[in-house]
Amino acid sequence: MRTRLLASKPLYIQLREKLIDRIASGEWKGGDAIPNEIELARIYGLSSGTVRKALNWMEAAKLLVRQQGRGTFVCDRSDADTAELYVRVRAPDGHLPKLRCECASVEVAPAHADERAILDLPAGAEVRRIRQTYFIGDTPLSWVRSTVPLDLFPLPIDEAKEYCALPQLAKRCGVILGKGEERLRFAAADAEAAERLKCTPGEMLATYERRVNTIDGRVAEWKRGFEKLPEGYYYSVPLGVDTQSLD
Amino acid sequence: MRTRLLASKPLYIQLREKLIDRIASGEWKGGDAIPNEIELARIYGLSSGTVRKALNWMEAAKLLVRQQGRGTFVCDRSDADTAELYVRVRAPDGHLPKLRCECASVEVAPAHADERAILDLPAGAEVRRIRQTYFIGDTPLSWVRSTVPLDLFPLPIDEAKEYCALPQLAKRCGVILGKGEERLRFAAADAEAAERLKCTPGEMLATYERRVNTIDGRVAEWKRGFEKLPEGYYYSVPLGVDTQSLD
DNA sequence: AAGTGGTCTAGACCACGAG
DNA sequence: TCGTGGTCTAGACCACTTC
Repeated sequence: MRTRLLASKPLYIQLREKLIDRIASGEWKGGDAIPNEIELARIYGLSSGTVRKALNWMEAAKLLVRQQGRGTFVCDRSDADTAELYVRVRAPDGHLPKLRCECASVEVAPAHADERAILDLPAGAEVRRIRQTYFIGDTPLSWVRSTVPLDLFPLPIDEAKEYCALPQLAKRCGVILGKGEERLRFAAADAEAAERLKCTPGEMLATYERRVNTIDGRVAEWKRGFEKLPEGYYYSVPLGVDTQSLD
Repeated sequence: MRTRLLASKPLYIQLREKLIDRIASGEWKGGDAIPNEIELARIYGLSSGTVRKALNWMEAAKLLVRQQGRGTFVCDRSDADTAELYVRVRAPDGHLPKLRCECASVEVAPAHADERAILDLPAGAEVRRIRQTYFIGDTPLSWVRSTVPLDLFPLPIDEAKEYCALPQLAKRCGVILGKGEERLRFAAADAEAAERLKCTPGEMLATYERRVNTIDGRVAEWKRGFEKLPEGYYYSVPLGVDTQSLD
């Protein structure tokens, strides 16, 4: 009967966008149980099959966890499991190292041409630029410059300094992160990197350029810098297709 | 009616395993159209919903491509699109570079203790060990040692020399590759690597250790070696969850 | 026992591609 | 026009968790 596909998008996509909004807005927080399938179907006037399709997608996207017999729960998008997806450095034991961050500078300014191109921003858009050093304990790990669109993360500068890790910042600002890419290579440290990372200028370090998108396809962050891995640390790079997470 | 879940596995998993077998065995080759949903449902005595669930999983796993109005087609698991998933090196233009391989040695032998542990093999199992150099044009890129379980890839040594890239070898032997992990770091070149890669011993190079599983969870390859990226080349590391491939 | 998600069915109808 | 996959429905029944 009711097949008003006139809104052009499939109903299961419209539904998941509504549910994502309810998570992004903070109405549903990490750990909360959401209404069951039948209830959601009644609320939104859909069949349970359509609801299920939306929920399964959100589970694969790590926005929800479903447990037979218990219910459907919202994932905390700033916990270690999520952060792990956006930081590839691993300690010798295979775990994500505990990182500490020192913010060297924060500024808000109109985006440069390169920033507008990479972040896909219109002329006149503003960005926030942060320079920061990450530490493992007291050992400097990396020295990076990060640029984010101000409209996605509209925080006062003082508060922005507090959020060094992107997943935390995104949670604070109601942004859901999606896919990203990190381009990793080796290069000689420049003078500034050498000073920050306590090494000699010209020493070969890892260097990366990273872009992370929001779940709806905007570019949320452009970050680049040098990284000096401690002995035994490595980058964990996934290969192939992860078919475990798809049933 | 017919709910013999007694075989313990859900029907859609049983079905996809049967379909994967028909691809792995070579019955269905890359580019072939497979029977449509309704036909598969009739053949296997299932509802079309169950068939669809199996096919959608296989599409997400990049075993099939489905096109509305045309049909369902088998992916070539040795083409560039697939190889891209198992090699992270990219040329400055963002594309997978064309690699050439020279095989330095091949041997078949009982697995050492470390190989049995990593490849998850029983005592007495045999492996094939290959040492090879990869080139981009005439420039040496990497020097690696690879170990594979012989029972997965039972080729005579002469033929084994011909298959340097894992996706090609897997296709030849009816093995479907799944997920893997590459551990990447920097280290000083040892004497052998320096000779093969035409650099000085002690020079800092990338070094990696890579494991790739089959789609049903066996370990298909353990590979490790040194890599010297040409200027402008980089490693492309995926971040976050790819939600594009899930509808 | 009650409530949840997981599996499976048997359809209807729509959108797309090819002849 | 026909055949394909894509969307959506309205159930039945099973497996698991909790009380």
